[in-house]
Formats: sequence, structure tokens, C-alpha cells
Amino acid sequence: MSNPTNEIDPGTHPGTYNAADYDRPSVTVDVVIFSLSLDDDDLRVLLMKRQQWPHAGQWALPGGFVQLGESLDQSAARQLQTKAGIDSVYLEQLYTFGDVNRDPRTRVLTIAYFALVPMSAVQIRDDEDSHTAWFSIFDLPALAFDHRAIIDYAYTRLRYKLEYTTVGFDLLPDQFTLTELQRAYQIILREKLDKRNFRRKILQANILEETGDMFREGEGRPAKLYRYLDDAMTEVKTRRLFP
Amino acid sequence: MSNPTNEIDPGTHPGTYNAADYDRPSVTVDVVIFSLSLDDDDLRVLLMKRQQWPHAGQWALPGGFVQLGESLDQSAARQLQTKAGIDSVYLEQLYTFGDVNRDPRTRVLTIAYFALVPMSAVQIRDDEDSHTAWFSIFDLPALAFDHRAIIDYAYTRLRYKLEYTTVGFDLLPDQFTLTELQRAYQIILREKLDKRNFRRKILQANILEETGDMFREGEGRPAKLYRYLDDAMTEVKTRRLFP
DNA sequence: ACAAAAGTGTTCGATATACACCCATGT
DNA sequence: ACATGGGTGTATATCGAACACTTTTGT
Repeated sequence: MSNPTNEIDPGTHPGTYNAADYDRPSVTVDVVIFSLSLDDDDLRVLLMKRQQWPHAGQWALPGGFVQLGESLDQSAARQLQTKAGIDSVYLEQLYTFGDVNRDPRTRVLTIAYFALVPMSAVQIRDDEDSHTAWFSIFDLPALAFDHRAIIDYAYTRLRYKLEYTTVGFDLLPDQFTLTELQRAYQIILREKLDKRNFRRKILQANILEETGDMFREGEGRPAKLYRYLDDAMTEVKTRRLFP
Repeated sequence: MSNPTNEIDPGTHPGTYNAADYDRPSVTVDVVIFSLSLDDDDLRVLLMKRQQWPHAGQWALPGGFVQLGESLDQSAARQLQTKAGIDSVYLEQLYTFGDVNRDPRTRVLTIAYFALVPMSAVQIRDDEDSHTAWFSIFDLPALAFDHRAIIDYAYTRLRYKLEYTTVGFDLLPDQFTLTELQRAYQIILREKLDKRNFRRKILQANILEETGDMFREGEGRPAKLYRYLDDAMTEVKTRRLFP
């Protein structure tokens, strides 16, 4: 595992060498873009169909090389813009995948990000280009590279964060009803939540304000619309939102 | 931010190109090695003094280049072995730091890891080589690169994980008393815990077994020694160990 | 009038928190 | 005998979980 001729340490004991002279892996960023479809109770991920070797014809996460002049966060944001036309959404670094043979071409590390985009912001040219499409996280096709593992990891993190942060709001449009919010939680957590308990807890957390408007659709009593108070902390202190 | 000539996507739409032909950053791994000194109520980090430019004379995290033939986890484990002589400890990937100018030499990403080593496993040649030393996390010297930010991030993660996992045990030797365990928690969380409540909760969690031995030192009643049940889950289900 | 969705309180069990004294040993 | 650290139980407050009916609208 240890290769003495390559055992150089730029961080602590650099010799008189040029860091750029040594073997370097290729580095990409891949983004797991989540969105919610409340209509059919589905959590979806954006995938792109590969056109070339390796894994030609398989679906893969949107991603690309990290350029030398951009930070990792910038690179991930650029993928969102260029691949999905999405701007300024929730974006968080997830994990760096670096198994030696995860890419057959050469050594490629990938820094995985996950993004949450509200349904309303989704204007992907989905049909214009059948190489880009949304897939249910509960029914994924075969995926290129280790992208299945990356998505699984991202979904675990999403469920986890939902319990003690307010990331759920990033999947909803600016204004939403409490029923919509509850359904978002139910889809992601895959469990039914009690309506009264849910509403009490979310309102007691003091992170929502009524917009004053109402949402009417079809029959039934109109629902109050709420807005997320952005200045509310995103970490819900010491106690979980949904323990 | 977007450079069209470099806008190639190996993950999704690779052209007929060689991934290795494009600009690649250098990639290192840096490890935040934590240890506890129960004697003086201190949480410590292992640092190494840099000998060369840049930041010569400043302290830095142990780390080094990722080699093409090793995974990231292997690379981190190798740093632990070669820099600190430590084997098989708790080791977890933390975050990848990739700001454009974090290293003045060239573009260098670093994948930060954090390690928890029990006091008993610490046999660093600390005085033999004054370039390696332990520092209190509460009183750090000036650090090279962005290593201060990396340590801060690692400490936040450690405190956080302590509350809902059992990582605390990885900082203790194989056998320990409940008082030692409580002090470990108190040092990391920086708060005093109630003795009775602490003991009740940790014992009710069913993750410890009595070794049968007693610990005697100086005056006072001897204390029962406990061992961590390794087969106990490390994630404490849905409820926090210390809410 | 009725169907459909929004909205609303209370009870009960579990858990967290606060708190003070006796026990076993070394000196 | 006393100093030192180990070990133990109870009462109260808070929080989570379970549970069903009324209100407002469209048709």
C-alpha cells in the first residue's frame, strides 16, 4: 500500500519539489439533484444518459471535471446551471468517492454533492432532450460507475437531515400549504405522520409565517399558504424536529 | 466561471478524449487525529511542524498525496501509520476542501479525515522528533493553509457525533470506568453532566459490559471496569444518546 | 345536501432533569 | 478517623404518541 518513491508529503514535510510533478488523479463533481412530485407522491432524481464508453447507454448523475479556476462548490453550481438550468438552490457537499477502480479509464475521484430543487423551479428540457430525465428514487434504472451507491448515500443523508434541519423547505416552492409540507415529509421518510402532531410541531418551531393568501383547488376547504422564514436557523438547535 | 474549452464531462457526455489529458488538481489527504487526556481534561490534536515553503515553521495536519493505487480510506490509514504509528483506529472521511487558493503552490484539493485514537494507543515519538506534537484543541497555534478551518470542522463533527453515536468509546482504552467515560464526554461537550443520569443512560443503552475487573488508583473506592460491546450498533437508532 | 380537504385539543405514557447521601478503599 | 472517589433512587416537568370531530368550500 505504501510506495516509498511516491511517499512525498506536500502538507507537512514538502521537499524541494513541485507538487504538480507527481501523479494526479482526475477529479470530477457529480450532483444528486432531488425534486419532489407531490402529485404522485414521488421523490425524484435527475439523470443523464451516457453516450460514450464506458457505460454507454446507461444513466448517470450529471457531473463533470473540476476546473482549476473554480472551487468545488462553484463547480457543483456550474453543473446545476449547465446540465439542469437550475440556479441558486440548496447545494451541499456530500462525500468524496475514490475507490481505485470506480472508473475504468483512469483514476477518477468524484466529489458528490446533493441539491434540492423545488418543483416549481424545475424547467428541464426533459422532452426536448431524452438524454435527461427524472427517475423515482424508489425505482432506479441501472446506473453507470458507482452512481447507485452515491444516490443511496445522498438519500440516506436527505432523510437524516430532514429530521433535524429544515432542508425540507428547499424542496417546496416559495409558498406552500401545511398539507403539502406534510406530504413532502411523508414521501421522504416513507411513513405516515399524524396531521395534528405534525402541524403543532411545525408551527411551534416558529419557522413559518402565513402569507395571508389561500390556496384553492377543486373541492374542499381552501388552505392557508405559508412561507419559510429564511432567517430562522436551518439547524434546529439541540432537539430534533421529528424525533 | 465556465470555461467552454474545458467544458468536458467525463461522467455523462464524454467525448472521444482521454480523461487524463485534462488539467488535474493535486490531491492530498489530511487527517485530524484526536486523542483525549483525561488527566488534564484536554482534547488534543496531532500536528507536525512544516520544514519547507510554504508556511515553513508553522504547524500543520499530518497528510500527504493520494497515490493512484490506493483508495482514499487507504491513503488516510497510511498517513496514520506512517506519521503517527497508529493502526486500526476509528477513521472517517470528513469533508473535501477545495478552495482555489488554499495552497500557494498549485491547485490542491484535500480530503480531510478524522481519526479517534485511544490514549493508550498513543506512542508517538513525541520528544524524539519535535516536529510532531500534540496540541490542545482549545489552544491551537497558528496553522498552515486552511488547517485551522479543517480542525474546527472536525471538532464540530466530533461533538455532534458524540450525541447520537458511540464514537466516544473509540477515544478510550479497551477497558475504562464509567467516571472516565463521563469525563471524556464532558471534555468534548464542554459541559458538566450529572453523574447519576449519565450512568443510568449509558447502562440502559446496553452497549457496555462489566469486565469483572476493578480499577484501583490512590485513595477512594475501586471502580468497576467496563468494555464496549463492539457488536452494539454504533448508531443509536432514532433517539440520541445525549439529547 | 354532500363530498372533499382543512383545521383543531386532550389524554397518557415515556423521557429528561434535578437533586443528596451511603460505600469501599488508602492513608 | 478521615479523606477520596465510586456508586445509587426518586420526584417533577416536558415531550411525544395516539386519537375524532368540526369547518369551509365546490358541485
